[in-house]
Amino acid sequence: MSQVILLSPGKREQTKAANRLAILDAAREVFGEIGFDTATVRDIVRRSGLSVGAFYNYYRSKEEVFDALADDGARRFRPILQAQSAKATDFESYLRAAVSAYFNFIASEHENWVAAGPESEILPQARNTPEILAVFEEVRGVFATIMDRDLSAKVDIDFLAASCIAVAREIGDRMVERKPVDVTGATDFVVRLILGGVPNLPRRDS
Amino acid sequence: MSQVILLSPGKREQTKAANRLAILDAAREVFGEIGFDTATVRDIVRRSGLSVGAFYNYYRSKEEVFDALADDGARRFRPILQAQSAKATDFESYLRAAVSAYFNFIASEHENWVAAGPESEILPQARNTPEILAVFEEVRGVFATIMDRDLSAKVDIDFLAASCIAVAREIGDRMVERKPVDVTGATDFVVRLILGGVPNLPRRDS
Amino acid sequence: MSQVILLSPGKREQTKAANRLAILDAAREVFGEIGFDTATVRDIVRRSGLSVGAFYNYYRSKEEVFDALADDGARRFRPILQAQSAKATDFESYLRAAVSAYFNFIASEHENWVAAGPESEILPQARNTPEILAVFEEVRGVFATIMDRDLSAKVDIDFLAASCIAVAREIGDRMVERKPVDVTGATDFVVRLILGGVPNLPRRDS
Amino acid sequence: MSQVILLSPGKREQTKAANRLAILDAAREVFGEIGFDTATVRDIVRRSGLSVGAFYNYYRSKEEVFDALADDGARRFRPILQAQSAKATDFESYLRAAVSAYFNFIASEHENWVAAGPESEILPQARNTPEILAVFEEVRGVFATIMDRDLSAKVDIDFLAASCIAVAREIGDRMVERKPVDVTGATDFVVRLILGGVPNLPRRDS
DNA sequence: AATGAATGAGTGTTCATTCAT
DNA sequence: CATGAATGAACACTCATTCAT
Repeated sequence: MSQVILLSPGKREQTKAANRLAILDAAREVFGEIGFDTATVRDIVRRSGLSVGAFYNYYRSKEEVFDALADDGARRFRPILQAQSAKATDFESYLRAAVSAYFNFIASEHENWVAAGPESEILPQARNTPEILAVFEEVRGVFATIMDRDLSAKVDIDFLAASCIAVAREIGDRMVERKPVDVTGATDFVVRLILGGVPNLPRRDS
Repeated sequence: MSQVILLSPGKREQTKAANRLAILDAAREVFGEIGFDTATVRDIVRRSGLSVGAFYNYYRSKEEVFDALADDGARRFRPILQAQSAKATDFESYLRAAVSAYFNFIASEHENWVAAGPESEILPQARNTPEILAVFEEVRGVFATIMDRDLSAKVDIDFLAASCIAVAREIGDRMVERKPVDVTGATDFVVRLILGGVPNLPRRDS
Repeated sequence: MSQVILLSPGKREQTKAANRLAILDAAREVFGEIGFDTATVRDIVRRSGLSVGAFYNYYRSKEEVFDALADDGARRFRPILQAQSAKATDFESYLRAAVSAYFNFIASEHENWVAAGPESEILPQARNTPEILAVFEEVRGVFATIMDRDLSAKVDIDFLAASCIAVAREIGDRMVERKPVDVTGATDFVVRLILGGVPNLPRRDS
Repeated sequence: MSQVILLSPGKREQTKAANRLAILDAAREVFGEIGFDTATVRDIVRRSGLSVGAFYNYYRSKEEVFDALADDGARRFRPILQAQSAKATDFESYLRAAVSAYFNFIASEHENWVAAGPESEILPQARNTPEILAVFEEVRGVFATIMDRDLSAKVDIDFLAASCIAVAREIGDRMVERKPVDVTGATDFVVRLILGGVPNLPRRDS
């Protein structure tokens, strides 16, 4: 008893792309849920629905998927960030544009993660998804450039950029955990804190 | 024929304490460099100069060393933080006291890490040493309490506390990488940023 | 361009079955020679000619192989025993049928063991192969039932059943060591001893 | 602070003997409870109240204690068996004397084991205590001699001796598990079974 | 290309034995 | 001799990667 499977050529390319995506999606979920180190290739393979062999047809190692994920995330976020930033003229608008773009990005990305399942207690490292990390680098670069132009060497640009990233990252993480996700409010909080400190923060009620 | 047994009580206990410390130090370094998951017991053992068996004489598992590390760090930092915070009367002095205490703590701790060796390229997760993490929790609690009293429910306490931690963490990390380590300057930067935002930041000369 | 995949279903399955058997055989030999506790997975693996990983592809633990062995042995012996016993009408024929079935079983099984190798000095525990143990339980149950019916509560059924098993076990072990293996003679010895004691034993010539 | 311990010379020899015994006792219990393979030197040491080092002062390995245990048991049982057997004149009295001696021996030995604790579910191998094994060899030899004299070469001496040992061993094990332990009854059962088979067995009631 | 069984280096951990005190 | 910490070979088991089918 033998089995014959015929694959039309067009279908073939389609399958290849689909498999690549399936692996990437599965990896994103798994890494997000249990972290890169804990995750095994079998975990990814199992979730992707493919075979172990297929995995290695597309990626040479676990690390390579990790990197691909970072590239992928960065690739999608970069144009968004640049589009937003292009419109900005001064530091405040740059800041607001970047933070807003970042928050919108992670808000939409977050929905993918949630599909993970109910047990996804979201470990600490869960948010160090490679794409997120890549995004940070991107944002850091843009921030440094902008601040360097506007504020010149008068303030500690490196510290300031780092602080902005840190705050955005932290508030971003918390934002997506709150229901409903309030991108505008979070953006406002970050921008006001950076620009004017505690006294400048939005007040609730009178 | 009679027998005389002399037990010099100091020597043995001394070695034991030294070994405990050696394991803790080795673990701190290894965890710091390559992360808890990636680190193997053999890595720790190799660096400590002891044997695998010795490791298990002192700690029952890799997790137990991790916990010991966290406990240790928290135990040493907590009193420092509390002492500093006790003197503070308003939000600013609380903030400055806490940040200063934290920066002084990690500055002195940092010297231990540097012993790591030349290959210590210091990976991103390098600073997620358990003790640091524990310290963050401590600081977060203190911050929340203070801000709740001073600023009441008018601002988003959760976001603000998280932002303070994030900034302190980030700047702390960068501070110890700069030579010479400038605790006062870093503290000033953080406090001013939180209290008054970018316009309030210290300027370098005119 | 189209693709043809031929899956010859037999070959793979064949190898898998052969490997399962190889592990079982190796385990039977190793357990038989040095006992379950002393035997290591590597011992089994080494003898089976497979790799450690392959072992765990087929069985989840050393215990699982042990159980599989017991199940296997019991599964093969149970129908033989039952077939033989079904024909019996009184105690003597029951006894003879069971002992004969058991002796025939271990006589044929014994050939598998001999393949072990020259160093197989056959330690005392050598015959406590799980399947043998399982068989004993089976036989014990059958014996108890039969004796309870025929002899009612007049004799100590528990002691008697245990004695029968013990004798059959012991004589069975010795029988397979003698060349040539004499199943009929051994069966006769056991049945006569149980039914009539020493005076009833078969005499060698005058 | 230092400590001085004075040991009088007489005491010394006493201690040595006591330690040897303590190790032997502890080992007997531990082997009886969890088996030779599972038992660790530390288990024995812990129960003996001595130190690991002391253990190796008296015995060179775990195996050596095991052997010493066998020697010890055999040494204590041999004179008992010989005394009993010396009085016997024919096969029956020999048999009865030996079985009775053996049953009395294990009955008294059993009390030591029971002290083990409540969790001592008594594993299968628990009865393969080395001394028991050694005793079997002793008994086997005596039996062979006796039977050879009385029954000459007419019956299969080897099979018969083995059967007697097997029955005595099995019934002995079961005897000590029953409460109250009935040495006379068990002896009677074995002797009657061997001498006259099932029809010769003691009947309960009418 | 797809498959999934095979591989074996590597992991955390145990434990018989040694040896400085 | 007693002590108990030190040692490291060995164990059961995992998993990234390979390769015959």
